[in-house]
Order: sequence, then C-alpha cells, then structure tokens
Amino acid sequence: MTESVTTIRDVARLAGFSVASVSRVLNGHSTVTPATRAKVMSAVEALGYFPNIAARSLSTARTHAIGVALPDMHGEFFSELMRGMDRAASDQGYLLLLSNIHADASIAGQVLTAMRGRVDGIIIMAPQLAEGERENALPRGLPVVLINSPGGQEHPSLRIDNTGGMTAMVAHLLQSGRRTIVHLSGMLENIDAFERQLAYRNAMARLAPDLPVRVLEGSFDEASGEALTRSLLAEGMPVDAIVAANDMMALGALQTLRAANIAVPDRVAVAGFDDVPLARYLDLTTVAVDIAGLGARAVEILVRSISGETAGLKTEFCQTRLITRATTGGR
Amino acid sequence: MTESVTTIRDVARLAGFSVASVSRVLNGHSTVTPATRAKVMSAVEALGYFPNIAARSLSTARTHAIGVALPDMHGEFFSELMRGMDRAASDQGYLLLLSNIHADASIAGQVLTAMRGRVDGIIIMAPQLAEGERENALPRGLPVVLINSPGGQEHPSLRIDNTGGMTAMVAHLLQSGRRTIVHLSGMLENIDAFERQLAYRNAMARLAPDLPVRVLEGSFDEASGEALTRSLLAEGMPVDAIVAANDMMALGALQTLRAANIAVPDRVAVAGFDDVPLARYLDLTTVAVDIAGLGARAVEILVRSISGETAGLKTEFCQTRLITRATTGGR
DNA sequence: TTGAAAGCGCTACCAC
DNA sequence: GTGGTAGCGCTTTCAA
Repeated sequence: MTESVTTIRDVARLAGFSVASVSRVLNGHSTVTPATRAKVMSAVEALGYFPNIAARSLSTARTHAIGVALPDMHGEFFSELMRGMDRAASDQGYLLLLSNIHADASIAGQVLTAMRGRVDGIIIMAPQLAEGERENALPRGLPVVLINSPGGQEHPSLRIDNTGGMTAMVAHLLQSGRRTIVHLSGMLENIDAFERQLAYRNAMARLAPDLPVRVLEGSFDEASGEALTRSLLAEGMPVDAIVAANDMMALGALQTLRAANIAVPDRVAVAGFDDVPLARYLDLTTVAVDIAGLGARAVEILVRSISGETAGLKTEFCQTRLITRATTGGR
Repeated sequence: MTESVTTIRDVARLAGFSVASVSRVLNGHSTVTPATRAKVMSAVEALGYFPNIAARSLSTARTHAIGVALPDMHGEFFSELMRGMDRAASDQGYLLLLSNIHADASIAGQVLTAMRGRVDGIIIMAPQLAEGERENALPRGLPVVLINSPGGQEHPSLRIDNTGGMTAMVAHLLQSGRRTIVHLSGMLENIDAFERQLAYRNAMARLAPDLPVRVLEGSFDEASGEALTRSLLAEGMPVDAIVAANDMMALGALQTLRAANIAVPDRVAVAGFDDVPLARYLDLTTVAVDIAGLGARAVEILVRSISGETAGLKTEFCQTRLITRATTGGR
C-alpha cells in the first residue's frame, strides 16, 4: 500500500523545522515560538496534513475512544441513551465505539475483546449478564462504567432509580383509591424488572399492608402485556389497577382491555414505566427517566476515570419522575 | 506509562520462535508448520496475549472500523438502523464508530475529520446537508456510502423506495373506492418528503388521471398534520382520503378528525408512512420500511468498497411494504 | 518453513 | 526553544 499520504515529516521539511517541533505545535505544547508555530501551521495548511491516529495511539497508548456495549435494545430508550453519550463524548473529545452484546456471555466476551486496544474505557449495560460472566468478559485493566447492571463493587455504576419511581407510582394509585393493584413484571433475571417488582412489593407492604399483592411475571414487551392481561380477564379481572414494568407492557394491557370493553381508567387503571413517546400519545400514566442524562453521566464518569481520577466506585441513581395521565385518572 | 502488557515479542520468546512466525500464526498465514502453530498458540494462551490494535493498524493501514455519521434522530428509526448496521458489521468483523452530525455543516466537518484514521470507511446519512457541503466535509480518499442523502454520483447511495411505497398506497386507496385523495406532505426540501409527494402526483396521474390532485405542504410532525386537516375541515372536508407523508402527520389528522366527529374510515380514509409502533396501535394503514435491512445493506456495500471492489456507484432502493389496516378499511 | 530487520507515523525524552 | 532519535508493537519483505 504505497498510499503517499503526507506525514509529519513532510510538514517538518516544508516548515523548515524538525518533526519534534511540528509535533509540539500540533499538540499545543507551550514551549514553541509563535513564529515557529505559525510556520508549522501554514505548512500543515498547505499540505492538508492530518495526523495518523493509529500512530499517535501507538505512541501515547490512548485512543480517545470509548467502547459502548449495549444489549439488543429497541426504540426510544436506545436512541436517548446514545444521544446523551454522544453529546458528552464529543464535548470531551471522545468518539463512541458501539457494539451490541447479546444475551450469550461468550459472544459478549468476543465483542468486548474486539474493543481492546481500540478504546480507553468501556461503558457497559448488561442487565442480562451475571456479574461473574460480565467481569470475565471484560478486558482487564480498562476503566469501566456500569449502567443498569448487577453488582457494582468493581466499577462505578449507574442505575435507574426503579425503587423511587415504582414507590411513587404505587402511592399514586393508592391515593387515587385503587385497592387491588397487580404488577405485570418483566423477566426477573433482568435487574430493572427485578427491582421494579421488589419496589412494588415493598411499597404495597409499607403503604397498604392489608391490600393484596400480586405479581405476574412476563417479559418487557407488548405481547407479554397482552397475554398477562388476558389471563386476568379470564379470571374475571379481579383488579382495579395494573402497573406494568414498562410502557410496552402497559400498552399491551391497554389494548387487551379496550378489546374487552373494560373502561380505563374507570374500571381499571393502567400505568407503565419509562415514558416512551407512545405513552404521551396514549395518555398513559408512567414514570419518566432521564435516559440521555444517564448516558451523558456515564461518559463523564468514565472519562474522569480514564484521566486517572480513581474517585469513587459508588453507585449513582438516575432520578425518576412520576407522570400522571389519563389512564390512572378519575374513578 | 510502563504498563508492561505482553507483546508479540514475549510470545515469540516463550514459544521459541521469531516475532515473524508469531505474527504469521496470528494472522492465519498458511506457511507455518502445525507444530509451530501449536507452540505459538500455547504461548499466546499462557501469556494471555492480545495483539495491540493500534500497532496493527499502523502497520496495515486498516482499522476494521466503520464510521457512522447520522443526524440527530429519535426513536425507532435510529435504533433499527443501528441494529442492522451492527449486525452486518459484526458479521464482517467490523466495529462501528458512531457520531451524530448536527445540521451545522462545519460541525459535521469536525466530526467527520475526527474519524480520519480511525475508520476504513464512512456511512453517512445527511438529508439536511447539501451535496456540496457534505462532500466538502467528508475526508478524501475514504470509501463512503450514502443513506437517504442528496446526490449520489460520487458514492454508492441507499434510499428508501418512497416511490414504490407511495404508489402502492395510492393504488390501494383508489381500489378501495376513494376518489378525492389529498396528500399532506412534509417540507419539500427534505428529500423523502419531496419524493413521496412526487410519487403521489405521478401515481394519481397514471392510475386516475381524471381525479383531482391536491398537495398540502407541512412538516413531518403531528402538529402539522393537525393544522392541515383543520384547514380541510374549514373547507367542509371535501375529500374522502388523506395520505400523510409520515405516520406522525397521519396521527395529527386522525386526532383532528376524531375531534370533529368525522368517521374514519367510513367518511375519510387516513394513511401514513413509516410504520412506527404507534401506527400499529392506532390501526393506521401505512408503508413499512425495512430500516434494519437498509443499515445492514449499507455496511455490506461499504465493506465491499473497502475491500477494493469498485463495483457500482449506483443508487439502491430499500423496499417498502404496504400495510393496510383499519383507517383505510371498509367504506 | 523460519528469522532478521526495515519500516508504519507519531510522541517524548534528552541534549544542545 | 529546538533537534535528534529511540521506541510504541506489529506486519511484511527478503534471505537463509
């Protein structure tokens, strides 16, 4: 490959200085005469020179890239998270190297391995991976920030405040007079699903110890919400409120109820979690999460960690906000 | 930074061979004795060696990464596109380097510049950037694939088959007996909006030359759909079908019609474009686009181009599929 | 089949 | 301040 691209040497030659000086100018070192700087820069300009990143990385052992490993996600959650990360990363002069990690731990390992040497740190969201599997798959010696993942003793960790959100939701339902509140949960291996479910139980136990507690386990999608709601229907719908573990499940519930001509919210209240755009259109009561903010924060922490600040390995919680809409409205 | 990571030299020493042989083994060159290979591999194993990517890149002038530059996108479209790209990229042994490019051309230039040397090629979607601006911002000498972007003489280009989708839609409406079909278009500077609008006109002219043609220009959002529909309402709703340029506009139309107590689809049929999740929920007739497939295809073409196949600079169209639902149902 | 060595382009240390 | 230069870790001729 004799791609004769201009190198730092060409610039040095044209400017009449050494490569060392050119390098200094390019990296903003202060020990350079303004005159030198000017000459070098004009040579750079004239040649249309651009530094070779790989060479620089080899020299500095820095890539200025951040690896982002996420599960197979859909829709708004994914795009919001990426938006937040991208914004923070550009601000800090980092690029994002993205890859999906599927449920399979060994594949996740391959993906993470492929990032070795390409990134200065990794942000990983692996709610489906056990702590041990994850730690095993992660390249050693690279700063890591966890998002919504189990464990968190080894790395800084960001989590959605599922407990706060779900507690507020249960309180809201109770306050609006609901007595038989059922929770449609996601798969409980998923940490968010687990926490929301736990928070539901705890909130019920604390706020309304005499009322029945019931959890129907499903998965984080619309079809699951439909199926679980149909099963309630088969029982004669012995509840007056359905709190789903996320908005998609709530959507499934709404559809099933509508098809069965059960009035929402008059007969049954329905609530979700996440506040996807859909929720607003459907006037669905839900819990909003600042996903973009969470992504940005993850980048911030990681960059700090890359820069050597071994500050704290503590877990931070991304605040949530109860949004009450029509589906839990009147009664 | 004396991070004493094991290098190829350590492996060579332990295996009792030269670095050249280790390199050959690692790169699967055939001219190595099985015995040699075995010894090298066990040394690799023993040391937990992993090649330094930057060094390899410097040597080979290959990064095995693809740059992806997208506008600030929301929701399903973004995540689907990324999913498709990620899948294809992993399959081909590439990683994705992602960055948003905002409307500002100079910022877009910076982003693209930052990718130089980090990627072997770029996939760019810049419907908002003029062809000249884009070409100016793009690093020279790097393979590029365009998605939904103006121009396309310089690079292979992928586009949504707006024409096919809209034509099928118009045909469907005509077949179901609609006679006065109005099109709510997006801003016609947007290439998709323009094409859909043009396809509507052409399809009407070809399939029903005697029927009236009418385009109301708006923008790709719900509020615009509402506003345009209200203006039709003010005229006494002189149409029996509304084809919006996307689902959000159709949603706006639906809401306005519902508020005005105009029966859908009995009195007026409504259709959208994109098949966002909302469309399914609202039972909205629309045109589905295989976004993930489009992303995967873009990667395929780019990788081929990186590999030196200077095949065709032609534009490919991502197929669409008419999805008929209740909003254009009976009559 | 294997090894020695010349780069790849850049940074940073050490002299001057 | 500036220049020379030794690596950074790898791939790939060219010889043996």
